[in-house]
Amino acid sequence: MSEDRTEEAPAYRYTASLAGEIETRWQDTWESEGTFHAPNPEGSLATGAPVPEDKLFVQDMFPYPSGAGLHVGHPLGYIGTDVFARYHRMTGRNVLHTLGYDAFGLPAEQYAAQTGQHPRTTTENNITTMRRQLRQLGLGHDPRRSFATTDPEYYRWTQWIFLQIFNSYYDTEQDKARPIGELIEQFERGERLAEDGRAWSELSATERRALLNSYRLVYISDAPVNWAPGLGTVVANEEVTADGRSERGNFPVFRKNLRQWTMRITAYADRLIDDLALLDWSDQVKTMQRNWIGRSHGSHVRFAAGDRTVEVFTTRPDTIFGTTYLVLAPEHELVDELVTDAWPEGTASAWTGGAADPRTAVAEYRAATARKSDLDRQENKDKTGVFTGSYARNPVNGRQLPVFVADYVLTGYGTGAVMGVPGEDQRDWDFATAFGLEIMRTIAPPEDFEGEAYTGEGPMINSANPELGIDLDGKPKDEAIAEIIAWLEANGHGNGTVQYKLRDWLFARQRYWGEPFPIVYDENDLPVALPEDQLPVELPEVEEYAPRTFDPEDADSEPSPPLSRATDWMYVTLDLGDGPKQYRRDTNVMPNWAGSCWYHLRYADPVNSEAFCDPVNERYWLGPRVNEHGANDPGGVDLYIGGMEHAVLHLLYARFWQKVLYDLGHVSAHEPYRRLFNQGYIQAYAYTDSRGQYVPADEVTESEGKFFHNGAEVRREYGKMGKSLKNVVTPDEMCADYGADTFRFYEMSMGPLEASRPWATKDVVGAHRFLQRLWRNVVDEQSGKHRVSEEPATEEDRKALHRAIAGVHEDYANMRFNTAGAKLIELNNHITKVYAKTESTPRELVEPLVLMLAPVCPHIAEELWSILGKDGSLAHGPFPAADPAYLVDETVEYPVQVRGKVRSRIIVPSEAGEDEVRAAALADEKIAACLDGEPRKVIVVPGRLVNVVP
RNA sequence: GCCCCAGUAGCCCAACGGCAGAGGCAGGCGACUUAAAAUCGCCACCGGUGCGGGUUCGAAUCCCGUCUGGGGCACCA
Repeated sequence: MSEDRTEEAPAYRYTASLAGEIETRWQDTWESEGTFHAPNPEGSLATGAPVPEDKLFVQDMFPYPSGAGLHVGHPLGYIGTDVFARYHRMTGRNVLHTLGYDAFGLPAEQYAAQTGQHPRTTTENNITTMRRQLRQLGLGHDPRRSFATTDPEYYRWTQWIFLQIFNSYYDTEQDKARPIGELIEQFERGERLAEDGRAWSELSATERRALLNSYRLVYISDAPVNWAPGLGTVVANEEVTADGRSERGNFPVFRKNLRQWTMRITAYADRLIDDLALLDWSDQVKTMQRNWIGRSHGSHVRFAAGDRTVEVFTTRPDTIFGTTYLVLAPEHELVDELVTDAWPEGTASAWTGGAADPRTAVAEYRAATARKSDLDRQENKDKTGVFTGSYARNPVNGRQLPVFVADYVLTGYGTGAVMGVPGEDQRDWDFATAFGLEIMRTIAPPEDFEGEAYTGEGPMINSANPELGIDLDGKPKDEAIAEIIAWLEANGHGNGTVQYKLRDWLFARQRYWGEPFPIVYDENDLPVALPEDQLPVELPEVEEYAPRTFDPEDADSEPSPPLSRATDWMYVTLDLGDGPKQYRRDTNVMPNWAGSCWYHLRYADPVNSEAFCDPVNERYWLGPRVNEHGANDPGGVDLYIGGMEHAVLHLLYARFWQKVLYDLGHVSAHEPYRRLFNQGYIQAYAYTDSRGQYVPADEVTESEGKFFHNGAEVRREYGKMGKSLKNVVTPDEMCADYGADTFRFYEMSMGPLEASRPWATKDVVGAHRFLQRLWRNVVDEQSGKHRVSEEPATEEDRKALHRAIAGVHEDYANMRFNTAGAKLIELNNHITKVYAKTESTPRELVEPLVLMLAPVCPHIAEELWSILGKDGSLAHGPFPAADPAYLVDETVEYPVQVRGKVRSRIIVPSEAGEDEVRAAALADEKIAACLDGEPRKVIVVPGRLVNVVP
């Protein structure tokens, strides 16, 4: 397509090579002029002049600088935000738009482990490549605000935020995080006691520290975590797929008790759910977050089992009369205490697991469960379990309930124990059926109900015990739940409660390429926060970048982080207030998500060395704006664009950190992203031959609906773009063949930004032809001078122009870039039709067209603007305004329908009233012909149509 | 199994409940050319909006059911 017929083409035809020349030149100009520098109200990015009150903060999701380079799908969102940002900048707003790099992570480390090249080198090379690829697209970013999470000046503040979290606790009374110092004061004043009831003054210094550590928002716990031996690190719950493997690398994951940093995100569970209501996000993402947090209201119920008590969690305490057994998770701590030495008389053989006594049966069952991977537990939903030999007593009816151990009860949720209510829970029904347990209904199903467990609504039955003063019979569900909870609480058998699926966030990784913890350990092995002036804690040089990895199935292996082998770095002598002492550094690094939790804040104040973000700058760019967004505005980035894949992880973590910083008074916004927009993906066709091998997609030809490669038919599939699928198209190719403006226009015109669609290189030429025609309407291809006259445009021209202006305005503002593009083509087609064959085009048509084109195709627009004799850039406007006088016509054509079908058309003056329109319609001969006397009804929609009902 | 989203011309896609077609690709005809490509101009095909019902004067649009495709969740008591 990059045609070598330059000798024939006129010297100033808009070809790919001319586009390339124009584009490079304007990119250089923008850079040297600082065209996209957005002033801050405070600090070194302030200009001294007051900043406009009207601002816009647009942000793209942080890219990871991959070594593979970009394909045409990657910049879709970046171009979308750029068009939006440029449009608003032209209307006079102060627009913050930039792009940084989320550069810590596994690929650079794995590459380092293979080649010995330092991850920093790999990362920096990749960033350089990506910057070059993006620069040629002409994105209007403020380069001063770009950074990488791997910059020590950036992760210094990531560590600083970690320390803020470390030095806080969650006050459940005030429902906010507070500085740990305020907790100390409460202990000192005696307002709080240690868990064992001792006063602060009775505790040793070490005990005091341990006590405080148990309150911190980030704490070290010795709890079951997800250990992936094949990856050599632990991972967060969120990073484990449904089939029990690591999202990264797809390795098996095992539960293992390890000492690990954990963030108390669960303290924020309610606020993270409730504040979703304040956000302009899609319901889909909100629902995913709600489901992930998984709040369910229910109650704890305590069942006496001998001298022990089994506490269960249930969302259906109303069904308690239907309980016929209890189940504990295999890992439950009470199992050892409840298991008996011999089977009770008459124990069914199905309950024994074939063992001679309960102790053996439980031990064997537990061992079998431990051997099962999560995948096995997942796939095999047959109910298994064994009887412990013990019975518990149902407090509402005194019934004896056999206590089982079964792996369908999960240890991490609720109390790890459930009451078996087969009548109203299908899982319990399945278990009861498998073990021959009694099934009793306590809710009457409808007469025609043919299922097993009945989980629907209905009147309660079999649920009264007059002696205890309980009578739920006949009552609806909500009433029954409220009543039984009140009874349980009054009688000490339980209490209403709320459960969450969300668990605390495992925050340490045994890797190299991540942020080190700003923590050292003293001789008591207790963590000590480093003072702020010792930040950043930089990564040491090491011999081996990779952690030790193990056989992916070796569940008994232990993590061995790379930093633990940097012994010179690990042991330090510091004076932290009580004289020089030796300390040991923490050898974990933070997970990948840390850096992306707060980058929006750093964008707002990127070079501040005194603070992570000056409060004045934070308030200006991110603060709540009640006047624009209403009284409940939480603040945050005005528009955040990215893919759906971060719906839970990144967006939940970032919201959590934002709320902590808000509670501690560091920021004025309590949500990071006011508006979230999920873009679609550009996908591509791939082709396989008869052996199932991929063939290069650009060599495939189509004929009569079939596809051929070298004469042989190939099979088409639809999906991702990727090297292995041999269907990658790069922005570099598109820029070389057509220019960046053509590429940008095409990407935006393919469809709405939120839709996924297939890439079609052959369609790109349409966008190129449009720009070529437009160029020719403005520029003489022979001389390169403009061919614009000062002659006035016609009435008809002006109508076309102002209709376009009005439509394009609205389309840009609502991110309908595809229809904005269509309207520009339409206007240009009109101009071409009227003026292409004449000497010149009226300036009053050309200038607005060029300005309206600028957000999508900024380089050609700048060039045309300058050829038209304008000084400077059009990046800051003006943007044309539509004159309403040209939006109305003198006459209107009304289609006239009879019974909803168009039968005729009439033309009436646009100011004609309904009656006149009606009369004109009925007078039309074609309509009169359809009518048999007076019509029953005539509907006149002003400006639209007439519908006659005979 | 459950929950979202989407189905309009050969393809990508437009249409406040009001004329199904804005725009692009592909296609046809013509101009330029020795010719082809590229460029330019013109043209229109064909679909009654996945399917079946309903509401309405009027439905691509709203409601119910159903099919297909894409995404998410999945023993969470």
